Amino acid sequence: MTRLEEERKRFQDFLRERGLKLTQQRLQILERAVEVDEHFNAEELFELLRSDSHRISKATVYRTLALLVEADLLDTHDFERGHTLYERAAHGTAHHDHLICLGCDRVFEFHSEEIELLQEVVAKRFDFLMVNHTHQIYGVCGRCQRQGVTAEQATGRSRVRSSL
Amino acid sequence: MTRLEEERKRFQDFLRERGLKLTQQRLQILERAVEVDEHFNAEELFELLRSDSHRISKATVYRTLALLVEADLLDTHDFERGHTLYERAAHGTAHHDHLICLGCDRVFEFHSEEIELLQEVVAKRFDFLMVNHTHQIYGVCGRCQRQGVTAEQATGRSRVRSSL
DNA sequence: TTATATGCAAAGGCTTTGCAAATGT
DNA sequence: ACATTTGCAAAGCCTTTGCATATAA
Repeated sequence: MTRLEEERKRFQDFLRERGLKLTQQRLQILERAVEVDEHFNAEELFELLRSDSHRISKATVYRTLALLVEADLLDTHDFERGHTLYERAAHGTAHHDHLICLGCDRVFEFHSEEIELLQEVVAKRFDFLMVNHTHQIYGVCGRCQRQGVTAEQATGRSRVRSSL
Repeated sequence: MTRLEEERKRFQDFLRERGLKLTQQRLQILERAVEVDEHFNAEELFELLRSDSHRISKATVYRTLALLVEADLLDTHDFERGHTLYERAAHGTAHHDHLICLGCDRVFEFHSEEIELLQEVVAKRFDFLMVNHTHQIYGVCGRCQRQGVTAEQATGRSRVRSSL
């Protein structure tokens, strides 16, 4: 079974379980969302669907994205101010976090097993049952550094403001 | 010099440097913002100021919060969907990250020097110049666990959706 | 005096919602 | 047949902005 087939099945099962319907729109949205291989927002997905000449309303896109997140087929992030970003959920695949370049807005994925473990240690120290986490490192990528972007310039563009 | 005096001075210097004015409103907003010892949003600060019978418009609160962030007197976070949270900046104090309880919404601060160092390692691996970062661990606090809140229930309430 | 700030209300950007018509089961 | 969905436009929410008036320097 290909990954897409698995995702389609997962969505079907999810909908059936809840007595919801598998509509054309929902299927088209799932397939397009899962095909994008970077982060996207609702508006972008809506445009992609239109350019595929699918006539789906923005409201339906929003409603379906929420379902896909509930079905664990998409993850959400809030890197950019003002709107939610989505990405295909990584089933079985290792969890990853993000490095975000303040110069060019590119997003890179990283995974550090040591950090993952240390988070468990922190949770234990606080008597917390860890459910999930988000971890973003903001900075300047190599390319932008070479193009002369400095940390100071970048700091001004960071949407996060926290003393390090 | 008390902490508040330092903050007042920092704000004054910041404004002077930029040729901006130290108005009554700005001073009142600074003093109230810095006095709250948890995270707050613009609306909450606005209400606090009103209850102090200060007549300050919401627009001025937003405008001044932006200045306070620029002056490094406040940090911003985006734990909650839909609005920005502010907190007094930790000058000199160690940087901290957050544990957020999905049961009761309380926010706890943690600091892990090991994680801080590992982030540098990650940044280096990607040829990144790290500017800052955010790191939130979502879970169920001890108190909520004892009151029967399970990870599953909590997952449904998480505003972050990322496979671990 | 004069550039900057304030307050108000209106506008913005993203997302959600109410409702009649359409559709999956 | 019937409950669920869709599309549309309107409304919601947080935040920003334009403009006339007020105020700090």
